Order: sequence, then structure tokens, then C-alpha cells
Amino acid sequence: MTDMNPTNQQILHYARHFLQCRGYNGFSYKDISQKLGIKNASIHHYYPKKEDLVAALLEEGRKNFATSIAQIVESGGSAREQLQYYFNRALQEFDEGKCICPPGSVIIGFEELPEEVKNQNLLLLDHILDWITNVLRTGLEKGEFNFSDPVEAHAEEVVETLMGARLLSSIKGRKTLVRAISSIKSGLGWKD
Amino acid sequence: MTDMNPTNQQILHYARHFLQCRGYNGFSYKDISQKLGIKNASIHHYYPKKEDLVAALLEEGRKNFATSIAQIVESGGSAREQLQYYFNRALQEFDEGKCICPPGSVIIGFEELPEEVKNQNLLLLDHILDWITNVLRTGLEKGEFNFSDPVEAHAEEVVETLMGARLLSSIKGRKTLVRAISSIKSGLGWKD
DNA sequence: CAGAACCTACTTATATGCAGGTAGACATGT
DNA sequence: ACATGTCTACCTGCATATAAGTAGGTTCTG
Repeated sequence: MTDMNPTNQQILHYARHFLQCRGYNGFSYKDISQKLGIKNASIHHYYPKKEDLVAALLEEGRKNFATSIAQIVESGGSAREQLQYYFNRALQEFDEGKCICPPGSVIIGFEELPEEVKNQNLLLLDHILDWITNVLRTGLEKGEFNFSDPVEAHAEEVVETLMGARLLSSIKGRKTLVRAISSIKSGLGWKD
Repeated sequence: MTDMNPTNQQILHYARHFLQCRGYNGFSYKDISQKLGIKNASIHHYYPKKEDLVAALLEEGRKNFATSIAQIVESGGSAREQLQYYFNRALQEFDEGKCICPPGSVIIGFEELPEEVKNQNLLLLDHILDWITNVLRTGLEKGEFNFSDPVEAHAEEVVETLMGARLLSSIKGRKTLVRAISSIKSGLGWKD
């Protein structure tokens, strides 16, 4: 985990890409090794089993997310700025060809997935939901947002709308995602 | 297609189930044949290739959907009643353990899927979008709904919110889906 | 030289699909 | 009536590809 040489980073990079494009069952070590010009066994060297790879991926995503947010908060980012970061990430990943967010891609076929993958995905998902809940609460108190339903429910709404929008936009194009983000904002009473 | 003996129906039944729970790459003929107590080869008898099975599934879904809607319209169903049928279907499928709608489950890994599957999924998706667009337009004209953004955009919103909600609710539970449906309704200016 | 990085070569399991066979239903013609 | 042929549904058995993972060797590097 703390061992982050270039190859390991590249493995995680492409694994993330394939996971978000194709889901857990839609890619293999071969897809990754071919991209890197190495052999399957080399990936097994870093991640003995596929579930180790994907679990590590999700865990890293969670920590990475936490770090990014911490930076924004530290530099005095408002609730809107924090949320905008999340939206920008979605747009950026769309532009990179990733059709769905990591937690979303690991919901398909959830029951049949290895235990550790499921656990890490639940952690990631709850992390995001908790964070959005907090941002919404803060933003509401500070008058940056304006909505009437419970904060927790609205946080779920934000996440699920974005998930669905990413799925649909991978077929319908970028403007579908952009429009969904606008719609989320207006649901928050956020006009810019 | 028109050949609908019991075995064929069962094959489609379980194929639909697995597709909606696990996605295209998440199930095999074996999963289905085991459920039916028959052999893989028997499924190949009806559907020589997996892509034939899934394409047939999507096509059947589209026709089935068209028929159901036609019945409602024929019996004088209002725009709200038509849309409610769609919501009920989502809830019903949730209760059957299906985590995502058929078109959604065939978006994951879309690029790598067989051509005919992609085509049928686009047809199904556009069918649904066109239908919802029409229902929203009619409902708007008749004062059953009230919203200000373009009808086409709002139709996409409805679909994507429901897609995302179904994904998330498969982890977070039924109330997440129920709440999403309420939220969609209130976005349509539909208070009941 | 110790360990990390990467390799070859293998095993095992599973998915997909084809070839061809059998058993029973049904149909027909004489 | 019955012998014949044909069709459907399902089967056994096989071929091929790929995935996932193991064992153990090599090479490079501090």
C-alpha cells in the first residue's frame, strides 16, 4: 500500500480505469499487463489475488479522496467549493472515458463479490455519503444552500443522481452529465 | 421469438434476473441451466450465442414495455398513471432482487459488448426516453405536471435518477428507492 | 548478498460454443 | 393402421479460449 513505485501506480491506474469502465467481472490481469507491457505474474507480485487489487484500489480511492478534501478545507474552501470539487472530479473522469464512479461499478453483482471488496466498497460509499452530508449541513447553515428535506436524504439524492447521470451520459454524451450537475445544484438552491 | 414454450420463458426469466443483478459479464449459461435443471446445450438450442440471448431479452423487454403502456393508454390512463406504472415496475423489480433496470445493466462495459446487444440496448433506452418525453409533454399540457426545463432534458433526468437510485438502493435498501421516486415526483410538480 | 521486480512455465477452473446423437411428438401417405 | 420421415427438445462429449493463481527461476539494485 505504502509501496508506490511507478509500476504499482500504473497497475492501479489501469485497474481503476477498467473497473470504472467495465465493472469487476469485465476486466482481467491480462488487460492491465498488456497496457504496461509486463506479464500477468508481475501483477500477482503486487496483488496476489484480484480481490486484493480491487480492495486496494477502493481503499486508496477513499484515502485519496479524504486527502483532497482536507486540502480544500484547509485552504478555506466553502461548502460550494467542496461540492464543486466533487462535480469536477466526475466531469474529469468522464473525459477520461470512465463511465461510472468506483463505488458504483462495484455495486453491480455486489452479492457475488469477494468479502474484502464488498467491505471496502461500503467504506468508500459511506465515506462519500458522510462527507456530502456534512458539506450539505454546513452549506445549509451558512446559507450557501437552500433545501427542505433532511440532509441525509438529500446527500443520497446527490450521489445517486450523479451515479445515474454518469451511467446514462456514457451513452448520451457529456451534456447529459453537465445538465445533471446543474439539476443537482438547483435542487440545492444553488444558483451561480 | 414467437416460440414461447415454458422452457424458453424460464430461460428468459432467469437470464433477465442475472443480467439485472450482475451485468452481462456476471453470469453464464451455467447459472441459468442449473436453475432450470437442464444442460447448457439446451440453452444453446434456443440461443446459439450469449449475445443472441441477451439481445432477445432486450428486444422482448422493449415490446413488452410497449404493450403494457398501450394497455394503460387504451384504458384512458392519465400521464401520472402512466408514469406511476413505470415507478411501480422499478419497485417491483427491486422487490424481486433485481438491482438495476435492463438498459442500465447493459451500459457497464458497453464498448466491449457484441454489436447486436448494443443496438438492442440503444433501441430500448431510446424507447423509454421517447415514451417518458411524451408522457411528460402530455402531462405538462394537461396540467398534471409542472416544471420549467425542456421536456427532453427532464425525461433524461427521470431516467438517470431512477437508474442511480436503483443502484444505490441495492445497497442502501428500499427506502432509498422510494425516496428517489418521491423526489422525482416533486421535481415534476406532482404532489399526491 | 539480500531483497525487490519481473519472468517462464504450469495448473486448474470456467465460459463459450460446436458436432452430433437420442427420444418422443406429430404428420403423412398408402 | 402403420411404417416412414421429420421436427423439437434435449442430451453427451468435445474443443477452445481465457481467467486466476502457483512455483520457482532470473536479473537488477542498493
